[in-house]
Amino acid sequence: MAAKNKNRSKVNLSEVAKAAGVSKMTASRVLRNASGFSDETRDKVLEQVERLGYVPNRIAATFGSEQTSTIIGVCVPHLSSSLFGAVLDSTNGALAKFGYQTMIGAHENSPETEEMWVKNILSWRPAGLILSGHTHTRTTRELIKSQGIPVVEIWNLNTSPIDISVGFNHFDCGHEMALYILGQGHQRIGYVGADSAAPGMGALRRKGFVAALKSSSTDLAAQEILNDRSGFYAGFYGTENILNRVGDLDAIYFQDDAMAIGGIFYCQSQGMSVPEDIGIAGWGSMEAASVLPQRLTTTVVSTQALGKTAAEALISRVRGEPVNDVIITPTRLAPGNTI
Amino acid sequence: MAAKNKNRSKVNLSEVAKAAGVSKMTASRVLRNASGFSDETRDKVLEQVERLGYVPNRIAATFGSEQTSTIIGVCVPHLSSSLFGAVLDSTNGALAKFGYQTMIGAHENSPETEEMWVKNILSWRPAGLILSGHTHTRTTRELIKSQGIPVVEIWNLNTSPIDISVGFNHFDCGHEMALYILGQGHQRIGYVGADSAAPGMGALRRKGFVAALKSSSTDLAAQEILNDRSGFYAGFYGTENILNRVGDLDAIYFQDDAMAIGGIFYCQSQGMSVPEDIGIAGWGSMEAASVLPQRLTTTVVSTQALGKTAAEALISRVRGEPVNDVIITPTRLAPGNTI
DNA sequence: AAAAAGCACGTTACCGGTAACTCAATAGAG
DNA sequence: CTCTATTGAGTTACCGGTAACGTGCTTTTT
Repeated sequence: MAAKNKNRSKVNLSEVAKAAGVSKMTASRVLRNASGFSDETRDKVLEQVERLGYVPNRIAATFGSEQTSTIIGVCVPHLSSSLFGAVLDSTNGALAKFGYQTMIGAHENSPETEEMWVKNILSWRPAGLILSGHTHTRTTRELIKSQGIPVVEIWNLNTSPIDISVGFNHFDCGHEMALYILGQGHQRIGYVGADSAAPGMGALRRKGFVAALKSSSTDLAAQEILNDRSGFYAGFYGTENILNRVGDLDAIYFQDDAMAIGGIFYCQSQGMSVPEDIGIAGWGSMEAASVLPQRLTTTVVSTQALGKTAAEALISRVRGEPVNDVIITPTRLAPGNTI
Repeated sequence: MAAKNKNRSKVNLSEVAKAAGVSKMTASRVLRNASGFSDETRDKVLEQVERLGYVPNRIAATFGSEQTSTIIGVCVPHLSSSLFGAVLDSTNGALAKFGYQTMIGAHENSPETEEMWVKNILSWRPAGLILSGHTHTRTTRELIKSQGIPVVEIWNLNTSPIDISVGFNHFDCGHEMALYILGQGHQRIGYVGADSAAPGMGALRRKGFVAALKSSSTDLAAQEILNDRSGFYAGFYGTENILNRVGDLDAIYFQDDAMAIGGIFYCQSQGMSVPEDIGIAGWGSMEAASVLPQRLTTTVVSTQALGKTAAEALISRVRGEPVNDVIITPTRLAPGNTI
């Protein structure tokens, strides 16, 4: 019973095979459920596996035949993020269901950090990668291409992906919302965002938004893009900033729901009522919005669907099955009563 | 230029070594920065690494000498959770800094799911594991012990951990909050929680809360524990339920801040004012609380500190350095104006 | 100046599986 | 009844590193 660490269950396939009275190869076949063994043999092997407490060694298996790697690398901006947390959860769930292991990374919106992660992860000989966004360094692209490894870029719609892209059409989201806000009679419209260091995340929605305004001969009256992570507080603070600069806004489009909710609270704290004094719209269907006294006008998205679709597309590619290179995850403008 | 997948950069250490005019072993030493080579030799090797685009193979390295494994398995209830997302983020960050790779899992509060994950992850011969909670199946414990692998159990304080425990003292959090609420003059106090299928998560706070009430000759007036994931909406809905059953509560202790915020919104929707009509307290210092018009009375915790501490303790153990078996992550009751 | 120690490498032997091949026994086809 | 698949195995070679040890050569010690 001595807790001899030396004794680290070193039972391997050979010992299992010997105990079962078969060859190592036959035991291997049984455990992989490959064909070429009788029911009787299978029972003998599995009995010994159980008795000896054999724990398979996937490191050795992957080493021995690299094409059987079941490691998938997934890199997102942050692991603590309601949007990407949900992506990660559904991605990991879908991958696990197919027998793949997820190795994670957080690039914190820095392509250089992502590059370091990619270098690292490639040394694990993964079967595939999932990256977020399509802002990568040249080295990152070259590394991935030179390894000839399947990659899914998620989050943004990307019409010329490295390999596969699964994303939202952020431009259209912004475009649609602008037309909606204009249609509700607003004229002096501002934009509040964050992550200014990370032009990828909300920037396309802002672009679509501005473009739609332009097409209706309206300009963005003001914008405030914080050099900070998105969140409730960033929305609160950003709204304070923009309204102090430009007092006569009658609507604000926020980078996402978290910021929009922060904005609503700022307005309330100043005695402004929404939507009478100012209209507010977000993006992303955050759970918090469901408990607000008002229904937030936002774009409903399914980050779960995104993650699951990305995982499934990657697995199909890994298996050599046909896959669409560009997959759009649907979004829907959900009118509430904050505009 | 044909995208021959066959051509998957198969340059290995031998080729690098040959190109540099040294032996494989010398090249290996250079790349691991082990001693036993001259500056001149190092430059020659690194030059060829660069020129040939050599990508190290950690699968082979781990296979060749298992004690150099740099895989750490981390299993939490959900990847999409503001509390555990932050834990994961800080854990992963700390591990990455020391050159370890995180393999994740989500057990969804099911010990059986955790067991499946453990079986799987052990086949990757990780250097260590981080589990959340201390509700594990017998098989899980046996597997871990038989592998003699370092393990850190996080989240709950655990005085007899499998190996190392890093956690909050949830019992004391609840105990302290009860005394505080009583001290503010409340008498008819309820509790609203969720995850009823997962007795581990909030149950200890509830126990401490009830124990403190008892010691002041007060009983919990009512409780509502939803069979659902914690969140804003669960708090909203749970509050509706408990107040419909027991109308005269003058304070509610919630499992966490997300639920407390949901509760505040429910009260507002019913025209009740907080804290005049009903007092509300939460746990966990959620960011959303910072934008509420009122400061939520809650227990401030640092999930970042928890994750970082856990990662560092695990690495110390892996390296054979001395570590405390039980580490308490501090918490602090932060009075607001919702009680 | 001889012995001991240090340094910069090279050699050898694995680690634990799996692909590819071989082979004997049996079943089915003609 | 012979000849050809099929089935259920075993054999061999190899994946790409690293630990442990061996070997000259140079430096230091006494």
